[in-house]
Amino acid sequence: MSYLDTLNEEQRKAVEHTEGPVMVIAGAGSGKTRVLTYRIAHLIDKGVDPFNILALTFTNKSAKEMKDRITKIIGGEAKNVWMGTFHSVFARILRSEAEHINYPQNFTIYDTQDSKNLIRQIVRDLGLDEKLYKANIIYNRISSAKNGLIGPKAYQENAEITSNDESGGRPKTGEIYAMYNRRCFKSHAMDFDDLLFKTNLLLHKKPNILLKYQNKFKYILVDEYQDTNHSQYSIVKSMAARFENICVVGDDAQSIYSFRGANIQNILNYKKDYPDFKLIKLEQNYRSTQNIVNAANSIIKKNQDQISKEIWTDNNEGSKIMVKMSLTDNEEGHGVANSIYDTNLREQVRFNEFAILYRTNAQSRSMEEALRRLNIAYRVYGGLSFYQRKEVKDLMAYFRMCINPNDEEALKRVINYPARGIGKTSIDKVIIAANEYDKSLWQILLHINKLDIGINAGTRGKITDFVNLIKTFSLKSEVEDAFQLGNHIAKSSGLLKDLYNDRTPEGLSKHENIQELLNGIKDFTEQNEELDKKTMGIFLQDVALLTDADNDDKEPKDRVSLMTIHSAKGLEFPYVYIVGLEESLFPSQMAMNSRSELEEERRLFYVAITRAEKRAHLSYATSRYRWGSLVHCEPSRFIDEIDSQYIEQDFSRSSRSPIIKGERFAKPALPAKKLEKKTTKDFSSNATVLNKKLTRVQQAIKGAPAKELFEESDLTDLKAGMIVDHERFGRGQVLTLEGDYPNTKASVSFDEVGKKQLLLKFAKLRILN
DNA sequence: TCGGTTCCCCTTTTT
DNA sequence: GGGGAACCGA
Repeated sequence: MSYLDTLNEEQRKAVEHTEGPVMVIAGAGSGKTRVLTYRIAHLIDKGVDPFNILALTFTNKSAKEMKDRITKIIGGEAKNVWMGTFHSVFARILRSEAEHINYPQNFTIYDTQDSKNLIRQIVRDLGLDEKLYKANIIYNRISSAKNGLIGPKAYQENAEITSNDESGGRPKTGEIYAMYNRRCFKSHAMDFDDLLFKTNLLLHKKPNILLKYQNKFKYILVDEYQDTNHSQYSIVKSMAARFENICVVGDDAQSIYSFRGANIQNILNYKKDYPDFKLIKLEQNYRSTQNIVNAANSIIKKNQDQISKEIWTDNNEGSKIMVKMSLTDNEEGHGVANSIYDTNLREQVRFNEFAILYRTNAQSRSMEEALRRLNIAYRVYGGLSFYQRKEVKDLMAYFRMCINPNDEEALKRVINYPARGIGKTSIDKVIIAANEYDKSLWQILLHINKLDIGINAGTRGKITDFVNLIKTFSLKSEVEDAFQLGNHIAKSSGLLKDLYNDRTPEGLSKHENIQELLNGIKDFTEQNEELDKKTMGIFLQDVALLTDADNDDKEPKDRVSLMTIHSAKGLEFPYVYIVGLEESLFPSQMAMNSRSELEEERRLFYVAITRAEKRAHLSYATSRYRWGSLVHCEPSRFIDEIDSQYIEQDFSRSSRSPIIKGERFAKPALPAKKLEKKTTKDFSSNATVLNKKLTRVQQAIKGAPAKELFEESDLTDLKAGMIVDHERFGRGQVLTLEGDYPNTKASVSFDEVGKKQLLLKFAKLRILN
C-alpha cells in the first residue's frame, strides 16, 4: 500500500473513492496520470477483477504510457484491463459483435484519406462541382454529424443543418452523406467516426448486448474528459448506467479539440447525469517552476469560459520565460538549435530533455534544417506518418484486398498499380455498374464476363487476371502468416519490382519504406507462436488505428522531440521551445472569427507553456515562408497577454545577417539524402531551383527597407470596388468586405497574385482612388 | 492507356 | 515549396 503514501490529500481521495461517480478536475502537471494509474492499481488491490475495468484515453501514446505504468505497479495482471483509445476499444467490440449490426467481422477501417477519396468519387459520380463540394468540407460536415449522432436520414430532415448547407451553396451534402454511408457499407468499411456511431447504435438497439458490457465494465475511467464529443459521451453514459462507477478526469483549461466535436458541455452534463457525484480538484502543480505556472495562469485568466481553480506550486521560482524575435523562420530555427546546443554543452542537459512545439506540422521543416546543421539528433512526431505514405498505403491496400476484397478504396489503389492495362475509362464503367446494381466494385469484377457494361474483351481478360491474382493472395492468407504473405504479395504483385526500377532517390526511399513495412510485419509475426494470432487480418486490425510509427525503439533515444502542441498534450519536458508565435499562425487564421475559437487557441497556448518543467522559450519571426513565399508576420497577441513580470526579452542574434551571407547556398551540414534529391535531377531543374532562391533572396533584401517607405491608408472607409495598393501583392481591387470592425475581412483581387483574403487590421493597404 | 507536365490547393490541430 | 490530381499528347 506504500504507493498511497506518495499522494497528496486530494490525489488520494481520487484514488480511494472508488464507488460511484467521481469527477476529477486536474490542473496541468497536477499528477493526473499518477492518479489514474494508482486508481486502477488500487481497484485491483481491493479485489476488483482487471477484466471488469475499462480505461479510455484519446491517444495511443497515453494508453501505452498508462499501461506501462500500471504494469510496473501490479505486474502482468495489467494487460487484462481494457485500456486503449476510444476508437481502438470500440473497434474491438464492434468486431466481436459485428453480426448484430449486419457487418462482417473483417470490416476495414478507412482512414481520413480513404474517406476523402471516397467523397471525391461520390461528388464526381453525382456530377457535382468538385470545387464547391470540396472533400475536406464535406468530410467535416459528415464527421460532425456522426459525432453528434445524426445519421443521414436525420441529417436530411434537420432544417437547421440543411438550410446551413443551402446557404453555403451545398444543398446536396445530405445526399452525399447518405451515399457515402452506403458505399462504406458495401465496401465493408467503417470510418473513424463510424466506430463510435455504430457502437452507439449497437448499444441502443440491442439491450442484451448493452447489459453484457454494463456487467463486464463495472469500473469505467475516462481520461481527458473535456475532449469527449457527444458520441463518446453517449457511449460512456450507457455503459456506466448500471453501476455508475464512472470516474472522469479532465481539465477544462486544456480543452483543445472542439474542432473535432469535443464538447465542454459534457462536463456540465456530468453534474446533471450524476447529481450525487464527488468532485475533486487537483490544483497543486508538481511539474513546473513558479514562473512557468504563474505565467500560464496569467494567460488562462483572459478566458471567460472556465471552471474556477487556483493552480499553484511549491517548486523553485525558476528562470523567466525567454522571448526571442527573429527575422525569418530559418533564423528562428537557428536560434532554437543554437540554444539547445549551448544548453547541452554548458549544462550537460541531454537532448531528450528538449522539445520544440509548434502550431502546425509544416513548421517542423525550418527547425529540422537548423538541428541537422548542428548535428543534433531529433525526432518528429506526427505529420505524415509512416502508414500514410503512398507506397506503404499501396502495399497495405493489397493486404486489405486479401482480407476484404469489397474494400473499394483499396481496390482502386491497386487495380492498375503496377500498371496492368486497366485504365481510368474501364474503372469508371465498373463504378457506374456498381452504383447501378448496388454492389461493391469487387462484385462487378467477379462477374465481369457476364455483365455487358461496355468493357472490351481484352480488358475483361486483364480484369479476370487481376481477380485471380487477388484470389490467390486471399487463399494464401488463410494458411500463411502475415510475413510470408506480405513478402509474397510485395514480390508477385510487381510492386517491389516497380519501385526497384525507379532508381531515383525518391524511388530508393520508397523501396526502403516497403522493406521497413515488411520488417515491421516480421516483428509482429515473431511475437506470437500460433498461426491464428499472426495472420494478415490481425496485423491489419492492429495497425489500422495507429497514427504514429511509434514502434521504432531501436533508434537512439537521446533526441530532441518535435511535435505540434496538440500532440504534446499530456507530455512534459524540462526545456520547451514554443515557436512561431505570430498572429494568424498562433492564434491560427482559421480561429479568429469568434471569441470561443480564440479562447480555444489560448487554451492551446496554455497547454504549450505548461509542458515545460524548468525553462520555456517563446519565439517569433517577423517574416516566414508560407506556401513557398515570404510573408510578413506580427508577433502573437499571446506574448503580450503574459504578465510581463514573468518574461524576459532575449535580444541576442542567433545568426548575423543569414540571408546576405548566402548561407542558403552553402548548406554544409545538409544530409546526403536531401542533397542527392536536388543534384540527381537534371541541370535545368537545378538551375530553376537556384533561380527561384535567388529571386527570393533578392526579394527579401529588397523587401526589408521598402517596408518603411510604404504609406498606409486609413481603412475604416474602405468599400468594395476600390483600387488599392498592397506593399507586397501590388495593385488590386477590393471584391467584398465582411465582418465587423476590427475583424473585417477583405477579399481583394490582385493583378499579380490573384485573389487573397486579408484581415484589415493587419493588412497594409494604400487606397489608390 | 500511358507517361510526363502542368496546375491547384494547401495549413490547424487527431483517431 | 511540395504532393497529388487533372490534363494533354503520343
